[in-house]
Amino acid sequence: MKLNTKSRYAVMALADLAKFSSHKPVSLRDISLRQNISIFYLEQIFLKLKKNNILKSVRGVNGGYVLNRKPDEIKIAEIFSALDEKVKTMACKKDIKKSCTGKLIKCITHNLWDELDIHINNFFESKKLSDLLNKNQNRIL
Amino acid sequence: MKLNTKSRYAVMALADLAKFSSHKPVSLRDISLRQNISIFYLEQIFLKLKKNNILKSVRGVNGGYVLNRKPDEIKIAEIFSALDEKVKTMACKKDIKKSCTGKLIKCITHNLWDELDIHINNFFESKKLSDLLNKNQNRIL
DNA sequence: GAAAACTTGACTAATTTAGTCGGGTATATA
DNA sequence: TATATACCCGACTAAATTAGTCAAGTTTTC
Repeated sequence: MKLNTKSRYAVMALADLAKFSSHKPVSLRDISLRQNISIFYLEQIFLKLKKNNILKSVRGVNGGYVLNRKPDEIKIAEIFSALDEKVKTMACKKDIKKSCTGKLIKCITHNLWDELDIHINNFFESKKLSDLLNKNQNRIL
Repeated sequence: MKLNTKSRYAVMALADLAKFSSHKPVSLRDISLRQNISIFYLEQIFLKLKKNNILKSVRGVNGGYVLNRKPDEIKIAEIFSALDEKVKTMACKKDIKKSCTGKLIKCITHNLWDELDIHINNFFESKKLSDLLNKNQNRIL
């Protein structure tokens, strides 16, 4: 059970953005250099974040990206959903159709997966981008 | 973010086992038929469950598998760890060595992933096999 | 007008996952 | 004691996913 790199990089890049820009746009090039992520890959990620209104772009020389809202108004859950990172620990519907009807055991476990999904989502809903920044102060590594 | 089929099947199969056997061994063949999972695949899974003392096997005709403990003594967390399903949402150590040193943003996000891991693990630790069985009663689908 | 920077879709290589298979060994029962 | 049943174990493969790259733009500022 692991996260994909896109979601991880997205959070990293947004944290970077929140930290290094108050209002000036930050270029992908800068983030790429600081965080050591390929520009091409960042482009993919930022496109999605933009489409989901998490950030906006400024074109031209000295352009770049800016957060669309304040860090304490951006939930981690939004970031993940922008990147299609679905917290659906099990592809249920297919299974139900194919073989679950009448098979009690599968249905029993469905409850578990549902609860798990809710549990994880709660976590993401409760965390905001600003939570990451604050913790920075007393972190050394 | 999804679970692999092995972990899912393992939980299903153990629920099956808990339901259909009180003390008589249940054969993989039976589980395979009831849950519609390939015997070959079940073998892989049960081998690991056995190595981790979650169940024991009885060889020969009328043999099969039996739970090694009572369902309320088997945590879901154990099942997952038996199958090497690591709740490590991010492969951290490699990243730290490669590029994290001195890069604050990555480290900021590490906190998040750590908390996430803990959160998910707490869930698995809190759930037992018996929790699944009890819910069965008032479940129709 | 040139450089910086965003926009978009298509593509590929590497990894992971799911599932299969063959050839065992052990043992209960007839 | 023969044999069918059922566990044991390692190796293998195909399919899906993921991570990452690339090309060919457009837009805007200086």
